[in-house]
Amino acid sequence: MRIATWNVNSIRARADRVGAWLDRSDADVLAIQELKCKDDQFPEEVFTSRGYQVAFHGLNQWNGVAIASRVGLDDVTFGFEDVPGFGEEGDVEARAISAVCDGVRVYSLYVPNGRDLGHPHYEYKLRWLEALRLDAAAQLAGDDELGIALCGDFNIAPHDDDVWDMAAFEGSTHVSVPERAAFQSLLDAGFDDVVRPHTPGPGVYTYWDYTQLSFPKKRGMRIDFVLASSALSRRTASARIDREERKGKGASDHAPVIVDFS
DNA sequence: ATGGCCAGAGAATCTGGA
Repeated sequence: MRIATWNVNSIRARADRVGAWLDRSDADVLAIQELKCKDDQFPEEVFTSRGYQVAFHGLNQWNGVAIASRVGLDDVTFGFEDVPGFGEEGDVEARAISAVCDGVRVYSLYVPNGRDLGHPHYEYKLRWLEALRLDAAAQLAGDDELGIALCGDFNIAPHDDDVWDMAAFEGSTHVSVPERAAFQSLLDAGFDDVVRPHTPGPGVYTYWDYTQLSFPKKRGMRIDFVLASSALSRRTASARIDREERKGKGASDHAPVIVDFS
């Protein structure tokens, strides 16, 4: 089974590229982040016309997550247990969706950005990650042989090799000790980064800023991951980052990440 | 080829991204 994750940065602006990518990637399951549209604006036909079922969750022009699958899409769940909200109303945002695809519970996750160290959004990010860890750990506590794939844009560069220059990130989010500790806590709960062993660094990234010629200058970040539970991790056959998809006019600023499971 | 931001809302810039 081929599972991919991709922050598309607007599903409507990227509809043609996403369709073309599905055609050539041969992905069975695609976890999508940053839809940037409401449910009634979601272009379902991009997926249904190609034989995929699709579940999506979008509330406004921000965030939004979806899962497309051609190997079953069962028990669709929006959010997760005790997912925190943000803002004056504490509204829960559209940052998580999951479904069972061919026996694997696949999550599509768009972790809050954090904005700046000390910003309320940063505390929100850490709370959100802790709630995700508790949800995932609780599932594995019931059955540690469950196949779970936590896919998405984690907005964390876990290691110094995951950014082009640590000096450029002095005092920034994405590389702070608490964020990296939150990411490590997810791994400690029973998950493996199944992509890194197949895409060793340094200089291997999943995101390049639109500004400052970041992509041609190879100034990127590795912030998109597939974290697999132990039972699923053991089935990893190969993984890759589709850097080609970042090229050309109309590309997302993130590249798709693909994993093949036996 | 891989090139000095992009998308959405809404109607001039502003929010958010990272």
